[in-house]
Amino acid sequence: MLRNTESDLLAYIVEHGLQPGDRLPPLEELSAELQISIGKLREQLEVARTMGMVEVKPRTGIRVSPFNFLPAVRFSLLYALAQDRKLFDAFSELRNHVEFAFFHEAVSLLTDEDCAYLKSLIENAFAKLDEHPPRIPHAEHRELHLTIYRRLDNPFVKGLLEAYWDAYEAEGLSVFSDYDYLHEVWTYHEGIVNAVIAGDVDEAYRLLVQHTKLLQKRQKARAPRNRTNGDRAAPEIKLNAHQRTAPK
Amino acid sequence: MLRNTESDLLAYIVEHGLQPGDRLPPLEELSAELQISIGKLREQLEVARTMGMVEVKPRTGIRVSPFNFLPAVRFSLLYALAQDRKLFDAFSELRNHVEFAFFHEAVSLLTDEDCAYLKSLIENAFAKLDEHPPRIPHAEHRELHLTIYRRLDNPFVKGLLEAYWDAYEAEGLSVFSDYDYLHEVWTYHEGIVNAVIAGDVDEAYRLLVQHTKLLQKRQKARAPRNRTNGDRAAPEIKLNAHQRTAPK
DNA sequence: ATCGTCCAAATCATCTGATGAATTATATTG
DNA sequence: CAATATAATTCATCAGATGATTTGGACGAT
Repeated sequence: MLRNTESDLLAYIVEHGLQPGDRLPPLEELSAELQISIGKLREQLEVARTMGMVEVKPRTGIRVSPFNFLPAVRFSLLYALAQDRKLFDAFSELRNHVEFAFFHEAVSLLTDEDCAYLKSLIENAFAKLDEHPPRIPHAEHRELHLTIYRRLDNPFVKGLLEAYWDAYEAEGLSVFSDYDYLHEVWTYHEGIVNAVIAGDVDEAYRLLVQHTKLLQKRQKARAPRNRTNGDRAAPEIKLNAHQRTAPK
Repeated sequence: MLRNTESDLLAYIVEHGLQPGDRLPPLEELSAELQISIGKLREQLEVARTMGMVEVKPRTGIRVSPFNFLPAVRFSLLYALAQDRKLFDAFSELRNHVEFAFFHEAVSLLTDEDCAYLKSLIENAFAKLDEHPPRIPHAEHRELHLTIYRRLDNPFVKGLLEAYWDAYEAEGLSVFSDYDYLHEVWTYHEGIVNAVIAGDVDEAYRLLVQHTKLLQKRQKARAPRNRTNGDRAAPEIKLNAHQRTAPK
């Protein structure tokens, strides 16, 4: 199975049936057992670590991690975006379709606690928007979406959805926004959650699709941004007429 | 952007704006320029190579590859399957939804040559099935599906779809089958392609969904298989009554 | 001139050994 | 008993030497 990867290290894990939490022998021992130098072993170790397959610390050694699709997707995605920003839209499109496709199943698995949590996120978000100056409820936005899909038993779907938000943040999209847009988005969120709680999943789905179109429209409209490497702008909301005339 | 990855090597590529085909300096030079040892550099190089971001050969050196989502997905997926076969169904579900979601767009981009190619695949497939003994048209199966999505300008979607087939083969699912099932599948394929050519994308979509259900049913029915590492069975079709009574 | 063969140079590939840093376990001391 | 100091384990990084591969060029034969 893993012959493809040519990784003696991963082959060792698989063939020994090591489970998450299990420890591997020290590198020196592994080197002797697998008949390859520590240097080569460390090359493979770096791959396994980058992919989130093992956790490695001095003294503690090398530990097998639970499977997670996210690191592989994120690594590839962030590199892709660094090379070509336009690819964000391509990934975004994939993510939207995946959200749509798994929405019904995901919602059907939500617990009462999940719903209560969703409601609290909405409250917090509106609270942030109503501050002076308003703050962007980005953490709540990410959390809301991921919470809806939390109970899905599909690591691949979850990995893709999580990677989207990491890319979103890496692109700096969580930083700039305008009040009207944010308010509208969160009104949709409120509607989605209310429909979910009311058991009207179809209505929730309808609102999800509409709210996604809102985002798509906005992303097409946004000017190509040019941020150099060290440039970390502080979060900021561009105020507009609506916010200024109704500040309270 | 790539600060996350902590890879000086990839940071070098990005910051120097290297494009696919461009060469990196030799490791010794890079080591001096980036102020890290060759050993550490090689650890990062192994990651970049595993992810398909660079191609590296003696004398030729290190070359930047065009972006490809497949290696990252495949690597993570194959490791996941080696740990837990049941995850194949999870990925399969994702792949099916992705195929559905992008079907209309993909079909709308197909050229006349693509359609002709699809028709030839179907001919070849039925020819293989009609041989004595029949052969499994697995290559045609893979090619048919991927061809439909070939014109999509979304590397992430394509990476996921391609990874599915690599996993399919790694799982050995391309090896065993029965004649009736294969014949039914290819009858669906024929219907899909004919509908596409006739311009009836909705009908094609309907058939695609139905044909996918066929596969799902079969995968649920299949007994958990136990194949050890070196076990490579030759392709084989289990003949059944239909095939035996109508061998010609 | 064109082709093929052989040789040399460039570059990656791998190993070994030495030293440093981080973390955890253990011992010590007030 | 708690806080601190010490030690042991393991990873982290580096440097250097040697081998393997691939490529490009020299050179001769046809």
